[in-house]
Amino acid sequence: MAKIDFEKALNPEQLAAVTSPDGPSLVLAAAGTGKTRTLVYRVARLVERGVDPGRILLLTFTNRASKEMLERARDVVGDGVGGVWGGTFHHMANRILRHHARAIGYEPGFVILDRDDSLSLISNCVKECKLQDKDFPKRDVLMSLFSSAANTEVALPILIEKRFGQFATEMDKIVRIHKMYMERKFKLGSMDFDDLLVNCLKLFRDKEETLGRYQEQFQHVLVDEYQDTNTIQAEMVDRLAAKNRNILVVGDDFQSIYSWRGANYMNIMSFPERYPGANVYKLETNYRSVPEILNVANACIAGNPEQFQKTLRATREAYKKPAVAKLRDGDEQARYVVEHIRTLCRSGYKLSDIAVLYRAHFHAMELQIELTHQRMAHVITSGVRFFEQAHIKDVCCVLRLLEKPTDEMAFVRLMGLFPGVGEKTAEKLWHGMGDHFDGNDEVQRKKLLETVKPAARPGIAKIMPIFAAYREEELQDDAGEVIHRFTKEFYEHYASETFDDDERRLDDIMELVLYTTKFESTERFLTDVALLTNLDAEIAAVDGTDKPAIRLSTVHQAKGLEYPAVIVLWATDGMFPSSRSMNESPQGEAEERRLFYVAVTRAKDELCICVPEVRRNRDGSVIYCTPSRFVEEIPKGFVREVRPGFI
DNA sequence: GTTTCGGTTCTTTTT
DNA sequence: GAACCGAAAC
Repeated sequence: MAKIDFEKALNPEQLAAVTSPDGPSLVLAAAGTGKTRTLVYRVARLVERGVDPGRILLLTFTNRASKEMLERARDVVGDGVGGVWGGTFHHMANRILRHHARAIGYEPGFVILDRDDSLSLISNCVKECKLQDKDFPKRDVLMSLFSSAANTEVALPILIEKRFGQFATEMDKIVRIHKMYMERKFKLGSMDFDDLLVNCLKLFRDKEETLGRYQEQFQHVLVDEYQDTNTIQAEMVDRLAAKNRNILVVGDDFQSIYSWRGANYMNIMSFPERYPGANVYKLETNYRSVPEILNVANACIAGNPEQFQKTLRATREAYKKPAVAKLRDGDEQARYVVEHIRTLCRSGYKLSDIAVLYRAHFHAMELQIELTHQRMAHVITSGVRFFEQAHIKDVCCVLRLLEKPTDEMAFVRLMGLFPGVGEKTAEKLWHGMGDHFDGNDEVQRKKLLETVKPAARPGIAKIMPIFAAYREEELQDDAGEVIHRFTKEFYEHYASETFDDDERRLDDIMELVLYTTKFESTERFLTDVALLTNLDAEIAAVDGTDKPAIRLSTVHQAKGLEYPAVIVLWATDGMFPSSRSMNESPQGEAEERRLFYVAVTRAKDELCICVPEVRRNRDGSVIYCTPSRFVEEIPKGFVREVRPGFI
């Protein structure tokens, strides 16, 4: 392997960070300054210096980021990087907990509850306590309270008192539900997303010898997007690195946009104090955007004076000022965006060079309709994740049950698919079967068929052979075949009667079948799938088959990405910044401003910010919108105003 | 007692 | 579009 020429590949700022000596290092990397490149070359550097790749831990915020970094590192140093532990915090926690579940009282086969599972479990608790009055907090609210408590390590009553005073009167009941939810989860042998982190940290705190083993294993710990770590994640990393102290974290406090999930950018601000003598590097040379875009970015972040001040230094040549388009309403905005995209394409941009970003999914509603109408190819990184869609979860139930006969949630969901069976009937069936259903057991299969209502019997009879075949035909490690049979025998018909878009859903299922081939076992498939998001699946599943299309995405999901042309929708007060987050916490505005900064800094050449004047309600009434304060803050000379004047 | 269906309401951000 | 509610249907 040729020696890597670090001096040639990196600028002096990046080179300093990449060649940082052992010990703690903090890299403050502003947007577009080659943060990923720096991490990639840091990994390459370590491997080149003879560090065993299996002893490097690279923690990232998304699976996508992890995949990208490891691929790029492979291009630089070769296949040696294969052994690097890379992934999200949740992934690492999952992987570790599968080995040590017993040490903290769980079975290694624990199930991961996704958002829907957690919500329905909470609903059950609320119903059982007969607390579903109108003024009792809804399950979504309860879940975010519980999640907040878990991720910030604040006891629920204190959290309610301090940050959710509006629920103070219901405090005791909320605490009761919470306790019940925790017990239920545990009894089901399951963990929600937060439990993965909480329990992994618990393991590190309580089991010294286990922690010691991982401290020994991970000679070097690298963390990406460090500004978005929460208290638990920061402590996990601190503990892992406590022995070798070879920790390098990369982040940008300007891009901290996850505080609502417990992220605390004090983690990055206080890093130098927690690690005295840490080397601190700043990356401020921006390679991504034209100077006009950087002017706008610098101007808008200046509204947050309390942050670490950094200035983006441009390297690209002057091009043209970003546009602010004043539109009448959402419909005109949609037509204008389509028109603008056509113009961009005429001047040489491809559809895949263009991204439309917005604060919340529903902001893109009119545009979605218009794009479909105009037959313009577009991809939405949608709000519903691939693996959380009803049809995907439905077909996975069979596998869940086969792998874990005590998975009550899977059983109830599966039975609910058959006519005449709802939640109550399914639960009764479950208890009747002795709180477990082993599809490999012929006696159990017969019993189920006999107890079930006549209406459901033919359907269930059709799928029983699949359960039987699991062991008999050795389908244990062929998740795809099980799903395929289930679909052919039953789900195809069910879908055609239940959904009006059944064809699309069946296509999804076929894609899922293909996707299962990536996993060596059904167990691995099921546990990994729970931690995959849409984006990750999309990229992993259909590599290469993507047609050129415009990308529609929330700003959150566009984090870490860049596009030659970016269009921002609904830059009006109340929409972006979102009135909700402005009301929710005093720091709301600062975080919204950082979010706006993230949106602006995704653009390389072309940036267009849309500002509609009115919002229409369903009933036809209109709300007048003030342009976003973030747009008003930009000095007038930095942008050019456009008024398309459609009819 | 349950399920199903039709009407109504409101949409933040995600591992 | 999906979650919730109430009323009809089984």
